[in-house]
Amino acid sequence: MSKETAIQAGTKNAPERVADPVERGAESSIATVPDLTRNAVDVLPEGRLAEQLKLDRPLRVKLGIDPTTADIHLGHTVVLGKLAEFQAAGHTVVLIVGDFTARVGDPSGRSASRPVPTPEEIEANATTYQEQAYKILDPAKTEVRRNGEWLDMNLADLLRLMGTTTVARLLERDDFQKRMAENAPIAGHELLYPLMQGYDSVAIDADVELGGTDQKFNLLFGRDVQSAYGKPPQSIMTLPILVGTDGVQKMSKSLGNYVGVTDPPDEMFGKLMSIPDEAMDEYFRLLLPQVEKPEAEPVRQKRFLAGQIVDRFHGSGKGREAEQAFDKVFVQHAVPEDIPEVDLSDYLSDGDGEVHLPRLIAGSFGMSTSEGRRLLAGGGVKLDGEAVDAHNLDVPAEALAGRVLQVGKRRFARLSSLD
RNA sequence: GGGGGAGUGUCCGAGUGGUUAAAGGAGAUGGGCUGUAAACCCAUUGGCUCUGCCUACAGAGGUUCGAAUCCUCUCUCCCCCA
Repeated sequence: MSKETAIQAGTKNAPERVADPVERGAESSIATVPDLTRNAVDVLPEGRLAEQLKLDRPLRVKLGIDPTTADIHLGHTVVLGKLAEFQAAGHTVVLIVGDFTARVGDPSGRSASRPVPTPEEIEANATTYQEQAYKILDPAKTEVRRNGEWLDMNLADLLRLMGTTTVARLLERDDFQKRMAENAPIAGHELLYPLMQGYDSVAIDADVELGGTDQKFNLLFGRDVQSAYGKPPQSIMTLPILVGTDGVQKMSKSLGNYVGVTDPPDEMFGKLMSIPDEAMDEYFRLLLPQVEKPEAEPVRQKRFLAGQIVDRFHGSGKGREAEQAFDKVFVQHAVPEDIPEVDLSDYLSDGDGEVHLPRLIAGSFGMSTSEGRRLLAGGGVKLDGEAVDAHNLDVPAEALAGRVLQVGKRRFARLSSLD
């Protein structure tokens, strides 16, 4: 989306935003305060949000996202879900796509500067990100803006922005304190991050800004920036950071412990089944606020959780299907329905009509032949469910044609028949 | 501008001339057990045409029979002083 269309989209939506709360009436807005703060960790300053909700106008509720990765995962949906609640209460969500802030990289929770994505990556990510966010948000009540619109400023404007604070204030944040203690580098431009994010709030007249608990500093900092520009400071709300499927670290793509909202149903179900029992309560509370955790044995509860979440992102009934597919593979140890087919002829050694198994495994599952060899030696490779004898690395193609090659519990490939 | 310190495999981290593809740990993967949970046990964890070969300790040269370990230059990072 270009700058122009982004602005138009916002303008076009304006009448709907205004109409909603008028119909709802002031009392209902006040009544929604406890709901809106549910699961929140910090709602600051104390009592400010309640006052704002009495204003009887749609609040402009901001969320900034940096398109540094393409996919939204369940961790992001905690905050997005909260935004959706604001929308349901008649407020406007302003989604800031941080095409400019992505060039800096949010220092929050980072022990090192992060690599800067290329403009092309940022652009591609921004597009998919927005699409995926609409799985949760109501597009009609969402205003999407790129912060490059206003952050691509001249030096005079930047100097004014920087003059609104002090270096000491910028260094106060925990992340920087830690890095300094560890003698880790802090890049100069990282200092600017909170200023840039704060200026976003100035530019879009934010009333409320949401974020994860790791965003607390940035969110509060935005209030000061707004004040410096003569705007009423926003209130802030932080929400818990969802733990990843390992149950230990926060969910993140780079840690590989995430469940993407666009993950196929079977995969989503499987990943959710692998979370530790201790993480279940949190998953129920943060991801399915409207659903009761059933009284049952842990496996049942987890199956229910996984099914509900699949339903939420793929449509009602998909959770049940995913559960059936799951049972088929992991309980009945059957071969799943859709598995990739591998063309055996690609692996025929010249002349003798034999196939070098390590190479076949490597090619079929994207690993090195050495790794394939090791798996073979470790008894992790099966053909039609039977463990493969590791002594014969070269096997006649006829012995493989049409059979199902399996590595571990969950990687399958169907071998083509010979023509 | 001056002085000091550091760059080792996915990550952390030993190793200061000779069985070092590189201790140990984490993570990951495979096997056992199981609820694709946890815990626990075992194995593997650079690549390959694999009883061997190749490539590796920031990069490039050099010394040596032999270097991650010594020397030179380069790059990157951190700290202190100014």
